[in-house]
Amino acid sequence: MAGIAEVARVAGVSKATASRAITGSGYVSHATRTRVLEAASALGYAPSTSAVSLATGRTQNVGVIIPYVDRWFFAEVLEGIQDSLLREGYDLTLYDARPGTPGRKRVFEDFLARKTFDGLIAIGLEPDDHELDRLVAIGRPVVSVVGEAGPTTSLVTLDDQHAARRATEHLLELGHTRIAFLGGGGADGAHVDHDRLLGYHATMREAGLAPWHLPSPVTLPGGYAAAADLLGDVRARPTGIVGTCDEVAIGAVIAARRLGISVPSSLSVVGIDNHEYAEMFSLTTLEQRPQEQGSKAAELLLAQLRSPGAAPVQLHLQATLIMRNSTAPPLGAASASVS
Amino acid sequence: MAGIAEVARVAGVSKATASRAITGSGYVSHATRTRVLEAASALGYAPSTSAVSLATGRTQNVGVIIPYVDRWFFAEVLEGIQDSLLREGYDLTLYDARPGTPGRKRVFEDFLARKTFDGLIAIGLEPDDHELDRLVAIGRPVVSVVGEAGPTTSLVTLDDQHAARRATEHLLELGHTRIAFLGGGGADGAHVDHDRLLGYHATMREAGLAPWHLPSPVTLPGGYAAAADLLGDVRARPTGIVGTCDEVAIGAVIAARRLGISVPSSLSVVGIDNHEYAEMFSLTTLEQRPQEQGSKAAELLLAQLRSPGAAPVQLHLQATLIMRNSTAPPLGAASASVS
DNA sequence: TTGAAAGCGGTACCAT
DNA sequence: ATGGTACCGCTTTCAA
Repeated sequence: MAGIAEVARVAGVSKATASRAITGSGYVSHATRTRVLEAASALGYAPSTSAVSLATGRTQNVGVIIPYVDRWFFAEVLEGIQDSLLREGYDLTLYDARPGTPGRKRVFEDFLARKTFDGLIAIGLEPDDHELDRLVAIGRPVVSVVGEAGPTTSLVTLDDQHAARRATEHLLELGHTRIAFLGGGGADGAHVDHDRLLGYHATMREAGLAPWHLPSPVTLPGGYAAAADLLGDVRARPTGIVGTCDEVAIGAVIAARRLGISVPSSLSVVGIDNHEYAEMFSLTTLEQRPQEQGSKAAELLLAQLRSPGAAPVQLHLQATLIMRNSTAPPLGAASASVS
Repeated sequence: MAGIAEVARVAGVSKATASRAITGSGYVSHATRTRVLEAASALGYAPSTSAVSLATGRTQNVGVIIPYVDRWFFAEVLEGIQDSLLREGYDLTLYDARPGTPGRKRVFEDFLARKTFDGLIAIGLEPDDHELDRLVAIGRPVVSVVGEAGPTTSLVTLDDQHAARRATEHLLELGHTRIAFLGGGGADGAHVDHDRLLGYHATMREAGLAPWHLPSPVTLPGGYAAAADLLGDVRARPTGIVGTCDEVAIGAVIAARRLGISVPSSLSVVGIDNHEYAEMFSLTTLEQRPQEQGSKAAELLLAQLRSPGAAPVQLHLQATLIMRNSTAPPLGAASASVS
């Protein structure tokens, strides 16, 4: 309840001086500064954010647009963002924008227009043209996590093609030739899965091998069902599977076990993510660190807020291979090594 | 950029009238109202939230304090909250308060004091006394999801004892007598797991059976490891397991399968949650609907904001049994039925 | 039914 | 180094 006027009165100075002392801007003698600060803490003074925003034009708040909070990757990125923002004293406003929901429409039509934030972070948004227009129209800096580079926005993303390429190469190096790619290709065709599929295709083509793509929902049960289907036919079975993400890959591992196919001796499976369950399933995978991506995105945004002129930054991260025990040379192959 | 003054000018009225027309409060003739509204939409007018907040004292914003966003239950509750708030035009500010982190301290010391919200929702917070003080000191309505009832705050929670009781009873009714409880009891001793353990204990005691509690981290890998331990000893093995939550229960199912113990014929497993993976593992479970809990919490809070005098509400939800295929009578038992 | 003007709680410019 | 004061953009009495 105590306002800055009260603080000023108690400290025996003017509002102006009190403001300077508290915000730390402008000249204030050491003596008065401490006097003001003491008065403030004695009164339990906390500046009204709306008054500050109104006067300064800054909200000390960052908006985060996210399609799902209940998926591993998104939740991890969000944690990373939150962590960085908290450290810098920024609030975080969450906008849930699940594709195809009325809520998403409202976010773009109503909520963003309020501009209750100094900048935005969009996680795996994949906006359509109209949504993109709205986003740009806001006139606030935007950082994307996952996706394509725009000319005006910064970006933090995994190099998805590269990750899929490395996963595929890993199986090739072990001597596999019958390698299937599990995931994506659905109607919602996420950009991520598209890129990973591309990386797989290119790598297979370069190795002179036939690509073998099985669409699957990008979830653990989805991977399980798709893999169960795939592995059901005893004779036409791959010896290696690249999962578009760890959840799909783990689904495949579980399906294989249920069918009595032992991993890795009869079937190799590699994923992308390093999901929290990966270790438990001894899953070989290409690690990406979503929390770090989130932190990085927040830092890029805050930097942008500090120096508005600065050019946008595009960060392409490379996944690193973590070898566990879900991949091995195919049965009956001398252990091969391709440079 | 366009302010209400601009809108008023274009519509040929005063700021006051424009404000009335836009907010829908006070008398405005139908003719002028439409004129103002047209001017507003023509100019793409959006009211400045900081100005509105400063003038009205309301922020149209709800703060959500959450210890983890990357756990299923919490993420689901958050989705539910977001959904309800969005519908009512409220923003949602997220405060991450992972136990034992410096961030949590900052949330309680600095961020909450800013009062950038009209009310708070705390999900599974389990605040210590000091934190509770701070929470109350804010002077804004609070709704808790999960946990204990305070005299001043509303609450939405599952009846955890009851859920565990029902899970245990289910196994008893099938004829099991050697029933272990998996989960909780760790150092972080969450209230939830404590209550569920209590419900299990009481039910076993009433049935004249020896309780058998195995501590375990409340995660899928945690349940897996604990169950692997438990089931390793062939002779002293339970015929039924109650998991403190589905992730733990699913971990147990996976561990059993790996050990060649077939579920449900040699081992019954029941969980609590109805987690998104439950169906894939045919897990019998006691369903709670976290999204609905979140929506409900948001509605309670908004109701409280509308009528500040109203008494707090305590909602205790009952989980309902979903029978799948992870539970069956124990080997060699005539199918029993207890009324 | 409408308009004028006084705040809401700060910040920042301009003097002193 | 400090104080006076005009805003920031909107809501809300009070008078007309």
